Parts: sequence; C-alpha cells; structure tokens
Amino acid sequence: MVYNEKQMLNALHKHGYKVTPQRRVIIGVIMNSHEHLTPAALHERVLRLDPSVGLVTVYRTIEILTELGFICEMHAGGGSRSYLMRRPSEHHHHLICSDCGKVIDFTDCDLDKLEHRLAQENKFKIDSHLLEFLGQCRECNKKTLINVVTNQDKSVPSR
Amino acid sequence: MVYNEKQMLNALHKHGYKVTPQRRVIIGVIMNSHEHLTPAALHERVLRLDPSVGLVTVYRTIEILTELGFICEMHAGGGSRSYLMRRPSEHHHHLICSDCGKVIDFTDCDLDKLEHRLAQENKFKIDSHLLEFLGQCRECNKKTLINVVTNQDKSVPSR
DNA sequence: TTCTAATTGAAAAACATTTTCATTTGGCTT
DNA sequence: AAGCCAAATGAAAATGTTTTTCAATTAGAA
Repeated sequence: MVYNEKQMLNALHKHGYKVTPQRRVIIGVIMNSHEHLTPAALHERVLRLDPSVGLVTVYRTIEILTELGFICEMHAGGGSRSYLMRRPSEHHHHLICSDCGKVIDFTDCDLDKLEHRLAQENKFKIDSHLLEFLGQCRECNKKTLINVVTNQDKSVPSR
Repeated sequence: MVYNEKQMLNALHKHGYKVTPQRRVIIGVIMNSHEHLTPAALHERVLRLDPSVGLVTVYRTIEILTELGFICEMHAGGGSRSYLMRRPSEHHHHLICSDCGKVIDFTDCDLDKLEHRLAQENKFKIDSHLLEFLGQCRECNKKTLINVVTNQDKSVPSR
C-alpha cells in the first residue's frame, strides 16, 4: 500500500502536528521523488519550491514522518554511509546499485522460518529485519565492461 | 573461518602496509573485543594500552582493515546511526538487540533463490547482501515486562 | 647503517546533526 | 472575525563525526 499526499497531511493533523506550508512542500517533494534522498538532497529540492525553508525544518519533518512510518531510513551498505529518505510504502527491502545508487524495492523476503529459528535459539523477541542486496545495475555493469576493454587492467595497489 | 592476529599482521605486510606499533595495538584490541565497536569506542580502548595513538590513526586503520576484509561495517538499523567494527569472520549476519545493542552473529541465510530471482528480474549483478534482524534479547525483554507491571502504561503522545 | 616512502599525531577543515532561542503562525476557542 | 497559545520556524551556535593537511617520525628494503 502506498500513501498519498493527502493521507500524510491528515495523519500529521490527527497526531497533533500542525500542517504548515513548509511541511506541505517537504511532503510534496518526497511524494514526487522516485528515488531515495539524503536530508541535504531533500532540502535542496525543497528550496527550489520555497527558498525560505531551513534545513532544520527538513530534519524535523523527517523525524516526524519516520515516527509516523511514512518514510524509512536505509543504508547503502558496503562503503558508503547511512542514508535516509524514501517515498512511502509498506514493509520492503532494497536492491541497491553500489555504483550509481539506484534503488529497487521488493517486498517478498520469505525469512519467517529463519526468523523463527533465530528467535528460539537465541531467546530473542524479533521485531523486524533489514535486508539489502548490493550489486551493479545493468547500466553500470555495461560501463564497467567497456572500461575493462578500453583501459589496460593497470592493477594499481589500492593506495 | 576466523582470523588471528598474526594472520592480520601478515596480510598488512603482504599488501604493502607497514606493521607499526599503533596498528598492532589497534588490531590487538579488535581481536580481543567480543562486541562491535564504534571508531570512538575502539580508540578509547586503544588509549588504555597506548595513550599516544591518535583517533586519526584508528580511522585510517579501520579503513585498511575493511579494505582487506578483516572487519565489516554494520548498521544498527531502526533509530541509531551507522555503526562499524567487528572482530573478523566470514560472511555472516546480525541479530541485534535494539535496547542494549548486543549482537549475535549467524551465518546461514539461504537467500540464494531470492537473490537469483532478483538478479534476473532486475538485470542486476548482485555482489553481496546485508541481513539484520532487530529485536529484544531475553534480558531486555524481561526488563520491559517488569516495567510494564511496575509503571502504569502512561501512554504519553510520543512527543 | 642509510634512505625513502609510508605513517603518525595534532590541528584545522569539512560535514552532518542537534540544540537553543527569539519570533511567527496554525488552528482551536470564543 | 479576532484572540490566544502551544507548536513550529529560521538562524546561529553547539555538538559530533570523519577527512584533510602538514611537518616530523619511522618501518623496513637495500
């Protein structure tokens, strides 16, 4: 299930948060982005629509939307640092291109059996899980192949 | 397979990195910690053994050890920020207590079928994956239960 | 022992995030 | 429609983390 803008604004209101112009703009940007955004990237886009919105407000709104479950943090695993921001959706996982950062969502993970076993063996009460696949998307893979052919493999010691 | 200290030092040498006293100490601390550490926590422990080692060197050593595959970053998911540092081991995943931060490793994940399907459907070349279960360990769960009984459930609006 | 590139610590810089605070404002109440 | 006030805002400062810079030191090959 994917939320729409109106539902999010309603939820804000219902939970006692005010529906301000700034929040409208921020939510609008999130809803119209089909990619993950860092707080800074989100702010940048918000500024195009309303140059007066401060980065702090973006952070505060992110916090609220996370709390309400409309957006979720994510991690680009591998080398890069923890990212956040995503258009709303239900329980899902990510398939991430470690070159260009493209993210594809998928929902089925079929980890119930494993979860159950781990919970028993370790006496854990398991609430949730995070599953991310890292790799290369088709386009980036093509580029890599071209580079391999073009340049010699000058295997430089990684420093 | 779990590495020992000597193997790590050898690997450093083999890859053209110098085996300095600082690196010895840092690796020693990692090898003797049975928990995950942030760079700051690692530095703190290193200081006890050698007060002259700088935080910068800790960061630089972390980078090298990550590159050589001896340690891996991890994410505590949920609220907290990206963590790092782990005693060496092979491909594994984490079961994390979101209350006390305890981490249990497990190695079997059985995601090959899913991985293969995702790769095909999305034209991805998948390199790796990250799987983390979040929950409450036995001890923290007990504490929670006691609290529920002790305090009334004063359901305060989460702000 | 000598030599040199790699390494180091300290300080500064670069970022990311949070806190503080005076001012403004959404939206309930009249 | 007007008043009110807690919530929200922007700017600046504070905090924290990670990276860069640089002069001095040092591991380890020759």
